[in-house]
Amino acid sequence: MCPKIVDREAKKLEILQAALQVFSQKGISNTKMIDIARAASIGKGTIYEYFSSKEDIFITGFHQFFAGYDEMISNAIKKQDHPSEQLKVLIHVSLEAIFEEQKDFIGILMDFWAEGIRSKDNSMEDAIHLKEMYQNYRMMIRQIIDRGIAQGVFRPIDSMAFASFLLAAIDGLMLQWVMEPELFDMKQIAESLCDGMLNGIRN
Amino acid sequence: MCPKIVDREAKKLEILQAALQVFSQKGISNTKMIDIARAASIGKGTIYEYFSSKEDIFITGFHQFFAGYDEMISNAIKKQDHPSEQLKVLIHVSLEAIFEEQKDFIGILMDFWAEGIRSKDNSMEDAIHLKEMYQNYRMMIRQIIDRGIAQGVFRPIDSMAFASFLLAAIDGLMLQWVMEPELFDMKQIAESLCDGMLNGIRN
DNA sequence: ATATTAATACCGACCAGTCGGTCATTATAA
DNA sequence: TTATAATGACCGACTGGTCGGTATTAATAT
Repeated sequence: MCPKIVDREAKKLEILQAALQVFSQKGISNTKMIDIARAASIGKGTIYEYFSSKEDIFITGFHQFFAGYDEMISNAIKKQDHPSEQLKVLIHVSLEAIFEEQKDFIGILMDFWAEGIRSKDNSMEDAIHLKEMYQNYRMMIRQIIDRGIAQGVFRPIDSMAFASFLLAAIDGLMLQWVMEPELFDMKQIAESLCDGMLNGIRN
Repeated sequence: MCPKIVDREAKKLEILQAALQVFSQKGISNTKMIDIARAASIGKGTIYEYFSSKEDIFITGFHQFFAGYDEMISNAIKKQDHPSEQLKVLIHVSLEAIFEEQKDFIGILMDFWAEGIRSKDNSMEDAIHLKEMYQNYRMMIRQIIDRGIAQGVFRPIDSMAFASFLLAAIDGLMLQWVMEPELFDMKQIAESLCDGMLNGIRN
């Protein structure tokens, strides 16, 4: 029988979610295995039935986190046709999805960034490709822009630089928002960002 | 005689620099006291003659790091008179000073951010005020903008939101640059950011 | 000058606590 | 009964911080 496979995967996911939860609160290197176990309401040893090590949890979590993000964004974009609209949903989804669904998890982003940046001189180099991920994001944006330029809706700007700026703004805004959630409303700020960015490049 | 005080301070600074160096390479919680000692070419015990704990080093380093940054920026701004120019130097100094002088230390920024964000539920709450620091940065930018608006050189925009965007862009660009330094030239990208931002608000 | 004393800087072996990971045992399911 | 899953006591490697002792420099006395 194979309900087991389902169960195993489900439980693995459960542990992962618990781990991400704890990671976000305490930081990854301040998180102890026992913390994860308790958060998942299981024994410490059980974790090792599903993950080979703490690093394994970290890397799996890392990928799950960004894969979900990726999918959410590219799905949202696919639903749109007009480059302007695509840019809009990209901004809105980036800022609001995290805001709404996973606000607890943003704390981890920082660790992921920190680890990802440092993984150059690190054993995790092969498992983490933050650089490549950002290249993908930039490419995604770039393609939207280039299509817009080709269609004549955008001015012929440097699409690569624009992509960097947009990505930078999104990351930076998330950062500020985590520090001070009451500072601005995510929906509003996303709207402003859309306006500003689109105004700057519209033909 | 009192050369001692000078020496002590100098040595404390030396240790601090060594610590920051190691922090940036390995991350703060992966840094061992012995690493710092070796980097400073002293015995481990000696560190405790100058700092009370690892956390003490971290907090002192944190403040030194940002105090230097603050001073550099506000000095550069004071030298300018025109709001447009002030904004320009703010952007250039923010992006390039770190780029030129302390590129090794950017890795720490991530830890500082991570710790700062998490210090809410943390014993370091009293020692780290990342939120307040960002409020100050925003205020600094805001005052430039408001003066520009009053003088009629800028359109009457929402100066607070603009400050958030600018800060976000700067942080985000640094982030991307750390991941992939060859992606863009800091001087150029700073210039582009200036153009874009100023074009967006010039009257 | 030189000896003596005092004060300070420096050191690394050591200690006590911690934590990732293991494994013998127990509970559960088939 | 047997196979599988779950568990937490246990282990050993590791590390922040301590402490007794040594080296170095300064102050004082002779």
